[in-house]
Amino acid sequence: MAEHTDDVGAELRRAVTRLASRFRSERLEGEVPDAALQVLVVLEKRGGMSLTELAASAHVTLGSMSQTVRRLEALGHLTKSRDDVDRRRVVFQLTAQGSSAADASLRHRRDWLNARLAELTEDELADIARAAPLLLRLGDS
Amino acid sequence: MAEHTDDVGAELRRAVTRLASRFRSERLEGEVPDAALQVLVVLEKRGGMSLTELAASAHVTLGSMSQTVRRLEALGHLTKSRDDVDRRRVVFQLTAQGSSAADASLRHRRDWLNARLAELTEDELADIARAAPLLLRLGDS
DNA sequence: AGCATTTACTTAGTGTTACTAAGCAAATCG
DNA sequence: CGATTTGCTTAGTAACACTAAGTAAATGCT
Repeated sequence: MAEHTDDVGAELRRAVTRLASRFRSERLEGEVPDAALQVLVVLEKRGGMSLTELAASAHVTLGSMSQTVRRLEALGHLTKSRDDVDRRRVVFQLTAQGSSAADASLRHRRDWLNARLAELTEDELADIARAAPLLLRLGDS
Repeated sequence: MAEHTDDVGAELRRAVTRLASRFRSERLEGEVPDAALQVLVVLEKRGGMSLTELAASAHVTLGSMSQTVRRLEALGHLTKSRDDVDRRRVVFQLTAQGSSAADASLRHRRDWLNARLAELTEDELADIARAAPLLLRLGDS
């Protein structure tokens, strides 16, 4: 069993690292990078969010997230405002431009991945469908 | 089916991105980063390699790999020499220090991942074992 | 009310890594 | 022999992650 877990673990690490890198290399000219896109996506889903909330959702430090949103703001993809109730707090919100940039990027990424997944058999696809939530659990551990 | 692939794709992307980031955050003080470690690992497995070979195996440009190996050389983890047959070619080889650094790092990473995997059920582990090679295939597509 | 402490955020420095462009050296080809 | 190709290096750039240091605002305690 320990031997078996070893092999699975090594292969899993290799596969995940490689696939994550592959996702990144599919980025088109003009598209925002992954971390920035994830910010846009989560803002689209949840509306206005504070820096602390964004950093927590991305599992990065406040400093890192501050830099990311600064770049997105400079691109006009989001706005930043002070919370009226607690002036320490800033609230970031998606702009229309940011929303459409995110949608375009997501569509392109989805199409690429779906085309890859469509090359798999039904059984293979089912294997991946079963494994994905498990991988996410590992990632959140 | 298209709807189903969509959901699987989105979840897969999220899981892979998150898990890859999680792997990175498990790096200990003094350990080389992922890309550098992969160079050490592949040199350990295959002996001396040229810059072009290393870059190809990592799916990055020559420029990127040149920088990575430069840092590793500075750390004393590998040596660089000119090929006697073709003076354009450089050959990189692992040092004893690099080998032991890689082994220590791999052991730590393996232990962490194995501990995570050990928390899964037999069925879950089997699902991941079946999915890993598929993910690798996607990553190499 | 005033001060100490905590919370929320910003910024600069640093390291890593990926890409590109420009350039040098060596080998090959016609 | 010169043109072309191959192998590599380096600098510039962007992104992003961490840390440390600092400011501002809110909270809690006396």
